[in-house]
Amino acid sequence: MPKVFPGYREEAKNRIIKESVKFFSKKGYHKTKMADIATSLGVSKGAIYQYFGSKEELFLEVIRDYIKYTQKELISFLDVHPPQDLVTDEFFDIMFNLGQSQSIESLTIVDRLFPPLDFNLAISELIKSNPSMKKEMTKYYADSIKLMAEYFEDYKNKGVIKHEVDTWSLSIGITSLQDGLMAAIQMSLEISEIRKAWKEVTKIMLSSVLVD
Amino acid sequence: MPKVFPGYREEAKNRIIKESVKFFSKKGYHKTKMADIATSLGVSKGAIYQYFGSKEELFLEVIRDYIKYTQKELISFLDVHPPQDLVTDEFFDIMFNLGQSQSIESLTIVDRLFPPLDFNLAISELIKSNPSMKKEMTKYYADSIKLMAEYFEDYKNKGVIKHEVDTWSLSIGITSLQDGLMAAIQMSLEISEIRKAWKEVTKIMLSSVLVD
Amino acid sequence: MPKVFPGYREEAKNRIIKESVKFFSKKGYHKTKMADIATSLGVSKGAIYQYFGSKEELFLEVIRDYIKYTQKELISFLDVHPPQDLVTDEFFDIMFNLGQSQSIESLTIVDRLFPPLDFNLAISELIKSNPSMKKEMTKYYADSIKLMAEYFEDYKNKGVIKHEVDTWSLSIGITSLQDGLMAAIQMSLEISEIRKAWKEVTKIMLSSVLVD
Amino acid sequence: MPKVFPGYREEAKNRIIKESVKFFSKKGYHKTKMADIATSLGVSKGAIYQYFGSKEELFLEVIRDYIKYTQKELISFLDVHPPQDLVTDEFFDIMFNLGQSQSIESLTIVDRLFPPLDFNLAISELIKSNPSMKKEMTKYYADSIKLMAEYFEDYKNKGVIKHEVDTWSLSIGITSLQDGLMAAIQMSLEISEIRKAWKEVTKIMLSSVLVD
DNA sequence: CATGAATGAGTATTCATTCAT
DNA sequence: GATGAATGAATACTCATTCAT
Repeated sequence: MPKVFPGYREEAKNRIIKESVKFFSKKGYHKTKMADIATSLGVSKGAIYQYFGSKEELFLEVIRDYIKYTQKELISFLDVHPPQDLVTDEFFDIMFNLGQSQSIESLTIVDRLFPPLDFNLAISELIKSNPSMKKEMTKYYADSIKLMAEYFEDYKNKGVIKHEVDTWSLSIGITSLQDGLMAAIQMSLEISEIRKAWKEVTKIMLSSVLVD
Repeated sequence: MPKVFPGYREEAKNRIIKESVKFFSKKGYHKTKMADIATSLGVSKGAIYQYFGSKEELFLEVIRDYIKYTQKELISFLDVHPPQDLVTDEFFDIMFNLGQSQSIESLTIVDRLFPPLDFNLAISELIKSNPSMKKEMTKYYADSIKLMAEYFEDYKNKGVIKHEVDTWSLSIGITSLQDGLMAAIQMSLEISEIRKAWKEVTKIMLSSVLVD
Repeated sequence: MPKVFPGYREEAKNRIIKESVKFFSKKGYHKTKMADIATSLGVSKGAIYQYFGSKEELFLEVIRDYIKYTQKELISFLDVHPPQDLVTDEFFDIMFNLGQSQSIESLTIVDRLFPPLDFNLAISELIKSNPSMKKEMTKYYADSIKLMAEYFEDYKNKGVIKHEVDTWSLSIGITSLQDGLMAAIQMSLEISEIRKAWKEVTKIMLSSVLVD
Repeated sequence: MPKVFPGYREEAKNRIIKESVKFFSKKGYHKTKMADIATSLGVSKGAIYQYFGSKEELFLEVIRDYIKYTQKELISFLDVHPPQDLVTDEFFDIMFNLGQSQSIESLTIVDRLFPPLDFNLAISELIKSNPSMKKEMTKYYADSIKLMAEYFEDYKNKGVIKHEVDTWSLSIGITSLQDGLMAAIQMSLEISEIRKAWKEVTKIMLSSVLVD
């Protein structure tokens, strides 16, 4: 096919990414075969290589896309919600890419636009041997911590959070709690239990952190 | 190496496990080659197969050993320490297998008996395709949650923890926080920052959870 | 590029050939990709296939063109020069497609119209599996030998070359010397050394071959 | 199989090299498949990779072996023969690895221990993209030139070769003549013709170069 | 028990070529 | 004529596992 239409390439890349994320999150990096993805897309392996130089590069793009999406959602949420709302279902769903909270339990995770791909888990191995990927992920991670720390700092200045609170540590704590709960999903803990734990723990934390 | 005497087999297995854990935690499961382990031990690949039926089985044993060791340390700690002590350096070091807290920053992680092998990360992929392994890990995970929940429950009965606290969720929260901070190590966050975050967050939580 | 006018096709083919020879001589047959040539020409791969049925055919045309060009130059030279002139710079430059002898050392070989493509080297592998190509090349090679042999024979009749000289062997010798020196270029021998060796050796040979 | 016997590894490598040279010289580098070699040896592909890290490395070893063998033969010859003997059948056979001169015409080239693998042809392409290989080959080439130049220089001092002869150029000339004739074999020229040309041309050259 | 040579199934990747637009 | 997306056959290479000695 010829010059199809402007932006076709971008769209094609996107289609591949969206398909790949399912496999990577469901089967992991190594168990996912390029052939699987290709077949599932109804194209040849070669077609994928037209858009991504290697399996690793494809995976990297998947991760980037996932990060971008998640971070964007996080930012929009924080933009209009005070810390008190961290304990809501809405925030929990954003964190775990669960979408509309009411129906989530009935969905197969991998069928969703972005399954809660625990990218920390998935990239752990690649990171160990790919310095540039490690650097990129590390930067993203640090950015996320900073983003939330600034959010807390902001509310400290507004007098919502107690002035003696170490917002940097708080940010690391919240982020780690989130990552750890993501791992709990892998460990087959019920999502309802996880959701409950999240709400309980953040409620406890907020009660100590918020003014009054 | 002596050849035959009672317990030789056990000892040999142990040597292999101790060597393997270094590779698995440093390079991950797939990047670790049986040949590497064998060479590093100064034996042949065949020798390892005399003790472990497969790479996967070896890995499983490594994980089991790791879990056993970590859980034992956790139990001993909880056995004699009240919840207030969760905020101490000693507990942090046990959790992350960091050993003597005073000198830890100067040690290369992988040189330690048990590097903070984030088994959650390491097994994530294998778990996805190995049902029996998944079951075993899931059980261990649930046991850990339960262990700590009972500990909290116990202190609730002693009147140390407020009676309205959901100890099950608290346990999930503490465990997830720990797992998430483990991931933060992979993300190159400074151990000193992680330690500080841990202490800060647990302090906050405890202040809400403990009576008075 | 104009699209349609008489001779356009020929011109287009020519442009492709001229671009291809650079790649084939610089990178060899296998390392040269159709995509490289297309990109370098600023056209699509498909465009090349409009003029050449396959990569091999293109290569064949490149070789033919190269041969034709070189042989033509050789013939014009021999047409007006006696054997004594074989030792001149001019002849050396023709042989190695070096063009203007005075400035050659400062030119990048591949930037020239015809880089000294050692076609013996370049086609060696293809020849082994392509009978028709082998036949064609073999014919060309034999023709070249014959051409020069007749030239020597002619001068033998003119009394310039001693009558006992085996002109056929002499022709093979001169041709082989040329091919071998071409290989020496590949082996990074300095062109100045090669030029000197050529002049020295032909001088020696001529002194024995020429009458007086 | 276990520690078979001392030196087994060396012997195995050698077997592989001897088998590979047949394929590389008969079919060229790219047309030769690892599977072909393995099958021909009656082993698995994996077995070859136990001894050679890659196809390219195997090829490199083949070339090295060839060079070592050829250069050794050349040295022994030059060691005991004066320049006059360059015109003999014996030298021709050594140069082209033709072995016993009497029976050579009846042998299939590739069945011989060392077919006249024209390594200049075979490595030409690889050399273009493998700098370390290029360096090694270039060094070998330069060494060969030097070796012969010193030989001529030696005989110049002995008063056998005229003192005005440029022995360096002479060495380049002889070597190139040899390489060019090797190419002539590829071009299907009769070995008898090539042999005749060699003898004729060297005779001519020597008559000018030798004292008297 | 130990060795390490051999196996072979498994896969990412390349690239000349085609053809719908 | 030109484009470039898609194809798919072809192959080098890996490495856990086996087993003869």
